Amino acid sequence: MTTMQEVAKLAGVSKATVSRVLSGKGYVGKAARERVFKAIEESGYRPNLLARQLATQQSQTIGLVMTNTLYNGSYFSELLAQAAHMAEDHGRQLLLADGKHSAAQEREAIEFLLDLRCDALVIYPRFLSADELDEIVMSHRQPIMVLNRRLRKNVSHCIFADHRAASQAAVEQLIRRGHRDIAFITGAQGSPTAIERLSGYKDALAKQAIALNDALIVEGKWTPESGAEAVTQLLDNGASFSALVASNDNMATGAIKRLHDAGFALPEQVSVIGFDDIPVAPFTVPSLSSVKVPVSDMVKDTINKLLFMLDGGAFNASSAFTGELILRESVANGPFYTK
Amino acid sequence: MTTMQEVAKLAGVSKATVSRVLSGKGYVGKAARERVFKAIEESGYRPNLLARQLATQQSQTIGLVMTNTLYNGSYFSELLAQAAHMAEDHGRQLLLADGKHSAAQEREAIEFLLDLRCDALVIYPRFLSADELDEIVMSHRQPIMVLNRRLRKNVSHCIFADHRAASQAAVEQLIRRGHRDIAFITGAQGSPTAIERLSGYKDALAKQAIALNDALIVEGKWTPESGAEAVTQLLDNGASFSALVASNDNMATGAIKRLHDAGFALPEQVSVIGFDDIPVAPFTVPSLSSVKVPVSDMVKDTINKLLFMLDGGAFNASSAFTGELILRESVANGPFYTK
DNA sequence: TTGTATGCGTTATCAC
DNA sequence: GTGATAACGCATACAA
Repeated sequence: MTTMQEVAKLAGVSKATVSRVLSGKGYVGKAARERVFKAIEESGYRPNLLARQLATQQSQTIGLVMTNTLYNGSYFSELLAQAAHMAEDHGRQLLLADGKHSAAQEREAIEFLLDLRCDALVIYPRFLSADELDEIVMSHRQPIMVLNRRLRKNVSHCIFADHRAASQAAVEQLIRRGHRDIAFITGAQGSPTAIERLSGYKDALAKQAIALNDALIVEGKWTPESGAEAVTQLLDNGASFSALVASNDNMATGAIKRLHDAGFALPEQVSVIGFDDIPVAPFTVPSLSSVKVPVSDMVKDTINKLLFMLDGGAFNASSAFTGELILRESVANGPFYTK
Repeated sequence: MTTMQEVAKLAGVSKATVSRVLSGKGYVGKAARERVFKAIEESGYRPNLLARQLATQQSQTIGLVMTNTLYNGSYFSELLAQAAHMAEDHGRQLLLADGKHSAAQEREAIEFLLDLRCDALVIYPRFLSADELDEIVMSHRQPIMVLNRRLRKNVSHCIFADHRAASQAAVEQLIRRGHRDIAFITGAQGSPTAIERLSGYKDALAKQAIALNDALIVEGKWTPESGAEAVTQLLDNGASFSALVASNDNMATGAIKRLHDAGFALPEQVSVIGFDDIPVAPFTVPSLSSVKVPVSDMVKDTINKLLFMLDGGAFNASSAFTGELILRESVANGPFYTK
């Protein structure tokens, strides 16, 4: 690789001058500038970003940590696309690191990006606890924002959706329509989001004084297959229900398929609500209602905060986003989107 | 940030010794080693990867360039997850850069990763031509693999699916079943993959001596909405067809919805084939047949080649992958997967 | 076994 | 305007 030194020699100037024409800072004569450009052209010179970042102490880079188990589906696509757009708009590059399958590996990914001296970090955690994340946020000088997790200490460094409230609202919607026997398919075990959505379900029942029936709650794994399997389990157990809430649209899709195959009329006999609002749903399962998490807006807000912090700003409050309840089969409710 | 120098002072040794215990290379006494570890612990030292990479001239990093317009859907998820897994298995980090929306920006993203001194690159091109890519592959010492594009000169540096052959096979399948009037929805304009799939369609018709009817070909944009719109257009034009091939499953999904709403019985009145095999399809549109591109295997092969090259190996031949034709509504064909 | 010195490719602070 | 030269933080050949 041709270096700045070689370009300098070729142009008959010093490294310093080459550096000046490249950065545009400092005075440099026209003659010299042109010779440098010519030398760069001829040599096919490319700056070494490692050296530059080492010298300048900044990388113009934003890191994103996310577990590859979350790579599936439109949720991730939307998040990543939005993050990339934001970075692009501000002349920065987005660096993605894989959080893999454990808290230790998630921490490694974070440290990797930090060791690479990213200017700022976005963490979409899957394994690390709020306390561990709090500790990480505090022990680093780089601005760090945590997505989809409620921090205890650094409340201004996180942006999360209130999955619990959204879930509760969805279930209450069903109750208001007269449903009493509402089945629930949870997300994968250990997922904080899964826990929150289940809690919202329980909240709604409790609030409306409907007894909790454990036989109506069955565990899923976020996939369509597991959704179908969950319905099979419910039916095998002889459970009876007029409504079903699945913790995401993929599972809801699988569940609807199984219900349909079992001879149920949808949504007349069973109302189904999911979460995420996947793009194909309106075309494939029109009977499915869905609670959408405004992930794009969350990411936008997240990165804006980071950029603001990089400029020396500071925040005091955190934001909570609530999903927009989308009811396709009838009149849609007014979106209750909180920020 | 605490540096290696400070750790050295804390441990009462020289930088070199600290470096040795960290890298595990070279001799170092037990006493010194322990003091260094203690110093690292106490100071919370973290190595500066920029400095390390600059010194060692290698980053243990694999770059991936992809346009964010491709971020949507399961195809990208699968690709990225597989790439991340591969990188993980070989102790390397995957760095993703956004190719954005033009050839110039795609080139910028590539140069960014190169300037960052990634050890190797995977490019999933969207805008750059085969010739431009050939030139890029040749003018850099880092091993570069191009996915989903047929290079002319560096045939051993690309892995692609034969979209054209797969498309042709799918259409021939329909013809064999007696279909003569086969409608086709293309992908977004300018997409090489879209062009290939359309060519395969034409190939099949030509081979079976069926006249090409332009009224049966309508342009889509890869989305479910555009698929539905395409069907509307076909129906409005009074086109009559017993089979429909959409250039991806998303469009097929939208198309099926529209056909269903228009009163067609599926798949009895209209057989529909798509591409990609999206995960929810078997649950939502069981009447849809699909041609799957084995993107996971392609990525695996791609990265394996890169790793081999990093070890000084060389290849002479390129690989072509053909999608596996999945026919869900009846007996599945044997997979014809070529490598 | 350990320390010294030099290089990696930039940027930036000085003099000139 | 321009050119030495000192950082930046680490690795490593060579001495000791």
